[in-house]
Amino acid sequence: MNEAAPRTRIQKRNREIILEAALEVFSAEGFRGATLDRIAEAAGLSKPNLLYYFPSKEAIHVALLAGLMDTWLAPLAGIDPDGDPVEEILAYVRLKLDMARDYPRESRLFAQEIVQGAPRILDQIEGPLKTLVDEKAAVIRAWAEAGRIAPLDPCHLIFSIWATTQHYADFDVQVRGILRPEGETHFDAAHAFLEGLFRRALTPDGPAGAAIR
Amino acid sequence: MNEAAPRTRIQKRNREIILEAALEVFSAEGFRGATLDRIAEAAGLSKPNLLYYFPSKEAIHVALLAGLMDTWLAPLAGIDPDGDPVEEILAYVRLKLDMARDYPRESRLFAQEIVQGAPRILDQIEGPLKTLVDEKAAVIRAWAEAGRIAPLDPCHLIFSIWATTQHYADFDVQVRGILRPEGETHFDAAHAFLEGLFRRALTPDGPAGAAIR
DNA sequence: CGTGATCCTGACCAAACGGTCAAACCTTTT
DNA sequence: AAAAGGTTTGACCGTTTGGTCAGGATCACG
Repeated sequence: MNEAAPRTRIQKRNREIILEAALEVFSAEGFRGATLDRIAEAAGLSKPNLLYYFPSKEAIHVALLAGLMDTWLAPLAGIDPDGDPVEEILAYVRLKLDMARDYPRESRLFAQEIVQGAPRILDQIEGPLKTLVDEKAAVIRAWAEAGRIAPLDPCHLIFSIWATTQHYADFDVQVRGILRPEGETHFDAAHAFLEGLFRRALTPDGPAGAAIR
Repeated sequence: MNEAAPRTRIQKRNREIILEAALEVFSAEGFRGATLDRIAEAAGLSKPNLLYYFPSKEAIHVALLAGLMDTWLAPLAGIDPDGDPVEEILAYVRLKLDMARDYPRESRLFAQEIVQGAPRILDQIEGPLKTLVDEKAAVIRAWAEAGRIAPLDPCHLIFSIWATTQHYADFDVQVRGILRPEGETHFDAAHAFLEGLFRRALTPDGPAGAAIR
């Protein structure tokens, strides 16, 4: 089985079915907690059939992570150096929170991988991810030095955005447990809160002595 | 084996050794990823001996989580309604970040449990944790309504503090991967950053038209 | 110092697990 | 329509895993 390129439409379809099922199971149970039997069941395929399309359990996991990385990084890549600094960063926050709401399984998959030391994607982190963060951090640093946003460390700012947004996906159970019986609207509240938090933190102080209302 | 009360000093000592080893292994590999053999090895005891002190693998996990919950909640409980609002919250942030630095295994243990749906501590979350959060949220809400801090949703503020601080423990690998080759000082930088972030976000606006420098 | 309670271990077990394989089945191509 | 290539499966295998057990070692105490 050539893993890289599907040759028939059955291959393409079943690959996708398997990855979807694997995402469901891996994100909920972790790599070790997930079993081929449960993935096969979720995919509606037999276990040997799974292993016809992927050489091993680990290969499925790696394929999932690799396929997701780009999608996951896209919002950060979208920060525009020529845009309005505060609005660009707030737009990023909004997009990242939308992803936590719309793709919680992907978020949890990454979270578990990284908590356990990222054994399968460490190179991706130290490679493409670091490169992208370095690039965008430079943009933010320039904004800060120009006084267009408050002087905050860009890397830690990015971390804080990741942390606060992904929290709503990764710690969903805790959030719901504490907010209950507040309904399904807590993502709206989170949007409003994070917008307020980061807008206040980012907006530069006026020139010394200036009146601010 | 009476699980609740150690009757001899050997019992007490070995219980602690086992829990320490279990923390090491569970936090690194997750519940399903950890094996009794690895815990036994880390504890320097035989596997049957482990099961002499705890009736099952799950019992060890539960004992760990239960024993940690109080410690984990202590900093939040320490927020003083009579203190200076901004300083009280900033002190909480500092304490929480210290815990992420000094007790990363505990943080990762909780993180993994909650990511997977908190199957073993859901009642603790919806019970004592929710109660405590509700109590402190009320304090913060009162501060906000009195105009002593900026008007931010207290629950989401607490979430954002948890998220940003625990991020440095739970996603340590990612943080190091991106900050590299920055040395071991990144917790100092994180302290400074979070202090700046939350101070800016929390400090109330001056009265309309007032000069702020 | 001996005796009962506590502590520890090697050998073992059943279930679950990831993975294999030959053979059957289905699709596409000629 | 039949060969060729792609797909699916039941049965099976070796290993790992959580857990048991009978018996031996060690400790506390009268």
